[in-house]
Amino acid sequence: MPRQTPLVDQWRSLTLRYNEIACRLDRELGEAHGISMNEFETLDRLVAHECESLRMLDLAAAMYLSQSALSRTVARLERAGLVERALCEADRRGVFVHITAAGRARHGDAARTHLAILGEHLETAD
Amino acid sequence: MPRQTPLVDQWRSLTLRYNEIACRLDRELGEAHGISMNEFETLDRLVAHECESLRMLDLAAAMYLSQSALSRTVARLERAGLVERALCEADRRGVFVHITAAGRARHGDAARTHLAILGEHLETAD
DNA sequence: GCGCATTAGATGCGAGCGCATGTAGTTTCG
DNA sequence: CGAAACTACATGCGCTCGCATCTAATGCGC
Repeated sequence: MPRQTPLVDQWRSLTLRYNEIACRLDRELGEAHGISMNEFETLDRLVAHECESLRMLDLAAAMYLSQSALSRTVARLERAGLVERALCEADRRGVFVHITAAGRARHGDAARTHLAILGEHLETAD
Repeated sequence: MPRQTPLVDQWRSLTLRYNEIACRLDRELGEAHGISMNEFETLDRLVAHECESLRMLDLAAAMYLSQSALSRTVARLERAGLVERALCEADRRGVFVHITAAGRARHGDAARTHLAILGEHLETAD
């Protein structure tokens, strides 16, 4: 059966690669640090930005996560004491999310696991 | 802030690419053909194999989908009349899944949408 | 043949997601 | 100013998923 569909092969390869990594990240971050992949990514964005300008929408845009999913993710992180919500005084609809000391610590630990897994799967290719 | 983490960039890029495509596939296959991305992938595997040797486990292995998820996916496809389950007589625990005429037709239509979307996002790169 | 471990698939359960909607705060315009 | 349109986030709902478990059919040792 001749392949006239390199596109499909490319897509399946992408899917496989993504799922393998995402699945391992989710499992190992969960087991070792008690947070999901999306929760880690959220913390990661917060740590990177540092300046407390991060509102929910900014986070959602950076993460390919729906606004509702992000809202719940932040709620879980808050319940775990890893982030705090703060009302934005300038626009009181807005909510600043900022990471706590515990959150920063958790992120630091998890980041090692995260990087290790990426290293195994992506190799330092190119 | 210097990037000492090309791995993370690579991973984010992979995630973004995967999610954009997967999300579009799921949405447009759903709107235009009434099937989800996973349902299409299942049909696609069935069409490709043709010979009716496809048991559930083979499907699951080829698709990075858990056994339970596949079981339900096949159940949905069967409910929609797109596939049929047939008991394997040699090993009566096994279930052969085989595609119906309607399933083949639906797959044919959906495959055009599928390929078009892949083409837009992946480009005929390389 | 008869039990016990194993295997294929189905299913109960809890979790996260996206969509649609709800709620509160803000802007726009008559 | 006041009503209507809009915005930021929260939440109800239905869906799919993975995990653990259940059921039924083999296979293996005796």
